[in-house]
Amino acid sequence: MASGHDIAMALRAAYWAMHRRTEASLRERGITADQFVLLFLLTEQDGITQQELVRRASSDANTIRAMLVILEKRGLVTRERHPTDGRARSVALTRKGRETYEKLWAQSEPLRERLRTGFGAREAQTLVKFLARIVLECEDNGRD
Amino acid sequence: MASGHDIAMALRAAYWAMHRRTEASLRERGITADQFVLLFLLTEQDGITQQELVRRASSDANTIRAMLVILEKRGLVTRERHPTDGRARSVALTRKGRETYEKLWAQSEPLRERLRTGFGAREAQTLVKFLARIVLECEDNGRD
DNA sequence: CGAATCTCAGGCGAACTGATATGC
DNA sequence: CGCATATCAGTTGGCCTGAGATTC
Repeated sequence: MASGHDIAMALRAAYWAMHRRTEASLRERGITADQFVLLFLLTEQDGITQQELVRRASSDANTIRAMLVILEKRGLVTRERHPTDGRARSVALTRKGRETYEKLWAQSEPLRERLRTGFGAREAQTLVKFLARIVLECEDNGRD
Repeated sequence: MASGHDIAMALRAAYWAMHRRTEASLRERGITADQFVLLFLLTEQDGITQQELVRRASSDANTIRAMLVILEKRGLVTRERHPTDGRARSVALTRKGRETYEKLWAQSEPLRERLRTGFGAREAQTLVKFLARIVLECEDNGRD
């Protein structure tokens, strides 16, 4: 019988196993798994604000900014002032950023392949649904 | 349709949501979620070696050592030489460590309760099984 | 000898707190 | 004004590499 604690430990183990694997597959290009997530989010929607990246990456403003500064120094992203909102920054991939992303994506394909084939189509959907439920349960929709 | 990438992103979001929630519930006692995991593992089996903790916590020797040094300084654990293997350290909870652990456990009960009630018994079991499968898929049982 | 366990030095990405500037 | 977005300064815990000591 699986308790809340079992779920927590299993989730922790799974996340770190995946994280290490991802880092290993990206390491040679000097990009971390988390930076890769940012690059991915930018391929989904370019010219997004930092704040929006914070939300989509499940992170916080300071962390995202620091990461973007690193990526900017490497010439992978640009951070221009938002055209209509002077407070915001509009983040976009550079050409180099997009190329790097595509190489990284290809490099990490074997891992995604493993995850995909490890689960049937229905299982994968169930898993993603369950994980989303965990997010809901852990967010501040109630107390403690 | 859930791709390998969807699983990865969902896993990431779920882990961090849970991690933040856990940290929040333990913060007032100055113990982190990862330190709590170590304390838990020690309640499961006392007098365990550091190496064994490394395995069970899905971490590495340097990290575990550093964490144990912190816990030792706070008087929560002891690290004695292993009786039969001079290389190893035998780690155990102190009385204070056990008491602290129990308070932390109680403090984080609402979160486990949420996780438990968020899933039916069968669902919880399926989830844990799926997560374990991810660990298998990500470990070095093949290459990249 | 090689292998396992732990220790030490050091670096780093990421998460966090708290304060501040600026524009909505 | 309050609120949102971003910035800056600084701290921290955890992960990692690489080296070395000790013991099996």
